[in-house]
Amino acid sequence: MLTDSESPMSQIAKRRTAAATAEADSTYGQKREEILQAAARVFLRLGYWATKLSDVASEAGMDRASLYYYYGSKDDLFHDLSSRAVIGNIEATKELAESTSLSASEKLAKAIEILMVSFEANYPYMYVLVREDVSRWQVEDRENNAWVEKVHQWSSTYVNLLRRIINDGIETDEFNSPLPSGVLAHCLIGMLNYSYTWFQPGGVLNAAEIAAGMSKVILAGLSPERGRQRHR
Amino acid sequence: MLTDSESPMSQIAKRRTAAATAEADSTYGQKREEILQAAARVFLRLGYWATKLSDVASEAGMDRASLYYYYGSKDDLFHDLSSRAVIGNIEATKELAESTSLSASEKLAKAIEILMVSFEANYPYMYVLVREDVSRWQVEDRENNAWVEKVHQWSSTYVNLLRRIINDGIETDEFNSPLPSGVLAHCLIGMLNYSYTWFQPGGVLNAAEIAAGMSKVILAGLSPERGRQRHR
DNA sequence: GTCTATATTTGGATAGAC
DNA sequence: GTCTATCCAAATATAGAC
Repeated sequence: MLTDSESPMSQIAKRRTAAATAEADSTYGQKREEILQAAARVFLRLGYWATKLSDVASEAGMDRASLYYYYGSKDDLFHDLSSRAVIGNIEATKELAESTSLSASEKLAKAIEILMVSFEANYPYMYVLVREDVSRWQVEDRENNAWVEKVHQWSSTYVNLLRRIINDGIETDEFNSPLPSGVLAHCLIGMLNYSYTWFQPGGVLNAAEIAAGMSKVILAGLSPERGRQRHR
Repeated sequence: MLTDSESPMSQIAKRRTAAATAEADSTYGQKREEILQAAARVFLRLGYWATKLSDVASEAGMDRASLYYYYGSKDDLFHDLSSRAVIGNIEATKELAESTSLSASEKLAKAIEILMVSFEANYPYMYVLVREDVSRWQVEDRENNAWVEKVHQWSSTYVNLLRRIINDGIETDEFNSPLPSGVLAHCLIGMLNYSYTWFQPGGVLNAAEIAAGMSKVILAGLSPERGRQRHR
């Protein structure tokens, strides 16, 4: 999937890298950004596999071939696009999980908010990645593909952060979960990630409001106040 | 995607339909079933787009070309496979939603159970469909493609059934939701559907146990017993 | 019924003119 | 910088021999 870095550079590749280094932030960068946003819209609508570069080109209002002056490949676009927001989310959630000043409930509510708000603020970048379930891709040239591995890392790192918050709450008897923390974490992530099928910025409710509602239901559901038995 | 039904039949197509009508349930049907199961495993592992017929062929232990004696196309396989379980679920959930003898809580818990258990019992057929998010496919030959439309129907029908159950509960003050019923329904569906990323039959917990845990959290979360404000 | 060999199509990527 | 005209690889589907 990735271009072999050892093969000799094609002409267009040379011109591309030349242009990139030459006018780092000028019109070239702007055009790249426009293309990236166009690509994001198409990827979100059709998904990675069904998206053809001709779709991206027409969305960006240019010829298919011209894309290659800005991006080296379909994957090049997709990688740029998908890593855009993820890293920030993981950092923020990690900080949260490690905090000692917040209760587990506060942490969980905040984690939910971070993700939903990020879906909104970085729309549709995060969704493009979430939708593809990339961590399951089986790539031929895996040697090149540090990228799939990276996505896999992101994914499991995030699950573990949520588990940690949940476990915190269970240990302090703040939560009473009928499910193992791993399963519960996956349930939450499903609820959040699957919002790519229905959430759009600018709707009746914004991301923060939706996140608040989700948190209310989940936290009330995990509250030990009523005598439900703990997970064995 | 679908073979144009008006184009003249190819040789292999004639032989296929002949074999199908001739020995309806004999070895031919068995072989078709074997192939279908093999395909299901591969589709689940790789997803529709990344799955090549050569993958299916080797999983089924036969040559790629031989598949065409049993199935006319990749889509043919996929359609058969994905519609297998869905219809039953919708019927069961519809019956549930229309029931007058059950409380909204009982309905919701049962609906969750129906879906999870179906994921398990029909594994991996349901997941294959869920994973693809087919309702978003944009197909060229849409005139032919009653199928995509059908999937879209299934999806929205199911959402509406869940909404109906939730609304029932809100009206009778059995539920107190901080979110509109539509959003809440999507949250539940996300939690359930996304289980294709982590649930496997034969694990520590079975589907019914997981469903029970989910229901506990959700129902406790929606319970009006503690004074939380209703959705405005 | 199965497989070899091949036709066909699609879509990513390039060269090179302008 | 952009586009026309290709090239090329991959993968679906078919013909036809056995």
